[in-house]
Amino acid sequence: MARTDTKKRIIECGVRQFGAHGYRGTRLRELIEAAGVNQAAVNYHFGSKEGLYRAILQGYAGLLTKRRLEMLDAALAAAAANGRLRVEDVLRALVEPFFELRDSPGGEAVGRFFEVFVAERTPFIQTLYREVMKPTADRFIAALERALPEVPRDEVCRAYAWTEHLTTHGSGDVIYQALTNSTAAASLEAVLDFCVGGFERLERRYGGQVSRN
Amino acid sequence: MARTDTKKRIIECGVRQFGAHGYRGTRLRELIEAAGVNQAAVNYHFGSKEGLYRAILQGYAGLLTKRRLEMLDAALAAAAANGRLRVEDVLRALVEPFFELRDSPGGEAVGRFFEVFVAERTPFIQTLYREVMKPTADRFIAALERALPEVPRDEVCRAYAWTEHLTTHGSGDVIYQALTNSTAAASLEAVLDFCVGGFERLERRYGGQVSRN
DNA sequence: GCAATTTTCAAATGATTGTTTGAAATACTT
DNA sequence: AAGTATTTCAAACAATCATTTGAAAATTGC
Repeated sequence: MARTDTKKRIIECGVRQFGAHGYRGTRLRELIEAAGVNQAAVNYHFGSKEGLYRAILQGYAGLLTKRRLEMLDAALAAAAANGRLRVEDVLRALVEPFFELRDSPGGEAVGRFFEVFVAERTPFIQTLYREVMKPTADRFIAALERALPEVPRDEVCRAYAWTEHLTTHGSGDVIYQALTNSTAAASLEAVLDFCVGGFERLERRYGGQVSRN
Repeated sequence: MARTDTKKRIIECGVRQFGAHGYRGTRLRELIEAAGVNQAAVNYHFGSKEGLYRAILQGYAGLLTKRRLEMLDAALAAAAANGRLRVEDVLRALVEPFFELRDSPGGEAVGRFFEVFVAERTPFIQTLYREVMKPTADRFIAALERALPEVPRDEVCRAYAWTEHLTTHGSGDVIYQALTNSTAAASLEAVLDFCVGGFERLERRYGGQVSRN
């Protein structure tokens, strides 16, 4: 092993490059130059560009989903102990870990990586989402269905998708940037508030009582 | 003029291709083959790939923003006549025209085109949004600020961006598709409800009374 | 310290991309 | 109908991209 940190350097630069330009827009040559490694290093260590992307996603998604499920289980346990399950607690378990990750040292680039990840459309990314993210999403959907028994499953799925989307999507999108000339990230409370509000309306529409906090 | 519909055919196939694969992912060769025109036709009629994309966006965005501003002006006029401006009316003026367009004959592809448009990240798309969409967005922001005088401008911008995003983004995103194996588009009411709910929470947070309908 | 394995390196490969070219065909003008 | 302008066409161009190659270097195991 000439240098033990080659893989790590590729991953670190990969997060930044994929987060800045997306999967398709990322040029391996640029990534390689930024990382200061050889042309062939990516293919040697990760097999292919897809392999590198998969490795990066799996790594950080692991951290994210672990924390998310911890918080979800805590919310479910609390609900089992003292009454009903609040939508806000479920949503917080979804949203907060992302902000924890993003606000941790070096997490900004990771945040942007996820941001761009959920905006991609290639079949490869689609497959990857199903593999890596969907199992956790399914658990959240189940919890939300329990909290909102009167709301049709499809509506719950949609509102969940929007919440996860707005969470990870942050403020990197074309619209907010164009309006404010800012890339400032949204706050945890802003996202949570907006989405809880959305779920409240859903609940109201289908006749359930609102789970206010 | 050998064939008067060459431009039209290119545009029609362009909407579909860009909507399916995004700007970067669209291969001019594929587009050309689908349209049944010659290799050089795109560059001859539109100058470049960017020129084609710009032409398509400008065309459909024109239809969209015209209708949006009509509805916004109607809401403002109604508010001037009979009291206060309701957030829901402003948001409806933003959301409904998109659904009108998408549900019109051949509009499905246009909907997907916009969907992918707002998810793109290249500087070119960023510029295009500023040119084509931002003037209208600014008018909506101004109206929302008037309806929500106690909410900081930045929060209004963010909530607006989320609303426009969820509207155009529809259900094409990775998350919803993975959860439901469906590409079924969200309904107007679902989007509007969710976003009005989000704005309600915003209003409540900053101490304003809620503009319920 | 020697052999085997792993990692690095510079260069080349093969495929794909948007775009250009110059001639042929078609439409328009008078 | 002749001449001009416009549009189409097949082919090639030039640039970019991920990936492969095979030898050199470094590390590890014994």
